[in-house]
Amino acid sequence: MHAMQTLETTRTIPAIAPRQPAAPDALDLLEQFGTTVTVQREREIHGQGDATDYCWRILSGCARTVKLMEDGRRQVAEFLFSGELLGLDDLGTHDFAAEAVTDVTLRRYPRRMVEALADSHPGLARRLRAMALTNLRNAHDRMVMLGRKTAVEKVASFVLEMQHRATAPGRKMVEVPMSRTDVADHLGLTVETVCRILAHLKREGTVKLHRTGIEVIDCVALRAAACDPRH
Amino acid sequence: MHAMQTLETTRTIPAIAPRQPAAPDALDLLEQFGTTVTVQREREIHGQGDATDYCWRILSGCARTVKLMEDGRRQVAEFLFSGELLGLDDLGTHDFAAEAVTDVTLRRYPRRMVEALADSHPGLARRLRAMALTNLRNAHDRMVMLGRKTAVEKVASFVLEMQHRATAPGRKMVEVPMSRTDVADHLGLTVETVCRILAHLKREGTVKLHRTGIEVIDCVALRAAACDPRH
DNA sequence: CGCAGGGTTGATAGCCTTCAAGGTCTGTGG
DNA sequence: CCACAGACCTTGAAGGCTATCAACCCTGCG
Repeated sequence: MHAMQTLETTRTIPAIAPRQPAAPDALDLLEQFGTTVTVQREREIHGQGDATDYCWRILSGCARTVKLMEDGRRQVAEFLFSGELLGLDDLGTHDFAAEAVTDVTLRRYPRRMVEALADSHPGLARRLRAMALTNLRNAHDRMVMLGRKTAVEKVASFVLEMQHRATAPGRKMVEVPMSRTDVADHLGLTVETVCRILAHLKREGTVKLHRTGIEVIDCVALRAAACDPRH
Repeated sequence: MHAMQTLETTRTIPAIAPRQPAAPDALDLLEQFGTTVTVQREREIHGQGDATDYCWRILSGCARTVKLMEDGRRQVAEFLFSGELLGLDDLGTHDFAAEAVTDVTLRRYPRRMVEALADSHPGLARRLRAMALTNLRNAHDRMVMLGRKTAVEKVASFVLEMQHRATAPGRKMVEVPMSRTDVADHLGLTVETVCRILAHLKREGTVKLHRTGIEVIDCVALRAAACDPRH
């Protein structure tokens, strides 16, 4: 039931942990308690039902959070990219698994330390609450997508979302590191449907498909297909 | 764009606000700043896009949170019952509307006060974070339901959830105050499909349908139909 | 070269929606 | 009290969207 934690740990001395000269942030309080770890692609970061002993910040790569039904049906709740946080979304035990989509490097923080710091630093507590609420807002948007959008709208929305979140700076192509199966399980569709719709968007001249990603040719058409005013 | 707040306010003097002799709770800190308001059925509690000036605790009745797409498609994110909190789920502006399903009485708290108290009371901050995370967990469960369950599984899951949340103590019948349309928009189905599946469950002898609710006859069969180990 | 895994495309089936019509309940007014 | 209107609920028939099943392609790798 409980999955092993298959981490290749690269311990760094906490006191001299590398600190990016980024904008000051309540989260920086955590930095000194962080450890850098790497997880190979398709390996688990944490399992469904694991104790919430740690949380993580993604330094590079792409991860996914996954819920499995007993008969094997799968739902990918979200994809996570560089800079995003993981594992704060829960109490006691994680109610979903987190897995590496690509090789991933993570900064890992002991959960107990997070709670302790939050109690003495209202700013951090507010920041953590805000993140939970942001996640909740995203979850609501996903509910609309899963419950009320057609397959074409789902796929178009997904491409647009990836365009905003995972386009390398200065490049036109949208990075799509995850498999078609992952996309399908994220959108509540089958692999075949995702393929067919991407092929359809390609025939229409809306996108071009490459092995490592998707190039958006006609952004207006894509937005129209997505039926999503947000992007 | 911004909807009117159609509240019939019944102001009570904050200092002598009625305090239930319930278990001590970090939320009790808020009580002295609360105001009791009532909202008639089908009226708005807050609109999509409204500023998050208040949050509410439901004292009686049933409410729903709703997201609308521009073409009118609707998603009911969740139903809320007596004792549950509403309006903490957001930052700056609400990203969904909240409406009264039945006549509702609410205890309303100024949002600014909540934030201020949270900063000085770590216990309350923790409580608020925990609630956000509980909501997030529920949202994830809903994603699995919307994305990966069949219509029968969705309806059966819904009945089971209502059984756990909205059965009057000592009574066998599950209260279902919301319309079939609401249920359909919650489950990502059409009204007709919801009706047909309830009729199907009735023919199988799994439930009995009444005007004000649903009576669960064969709980085992319902659980099997729901494909949901949680209930 | 053969193999394995993911991706793509085609044919068919089925679930759910759409469209349509009738039924039931509730509140209102004569 | 009864008739009526309107909203909601229910049921039926037909169609469309997406899943399922199957085959083939492509790429990377031993």
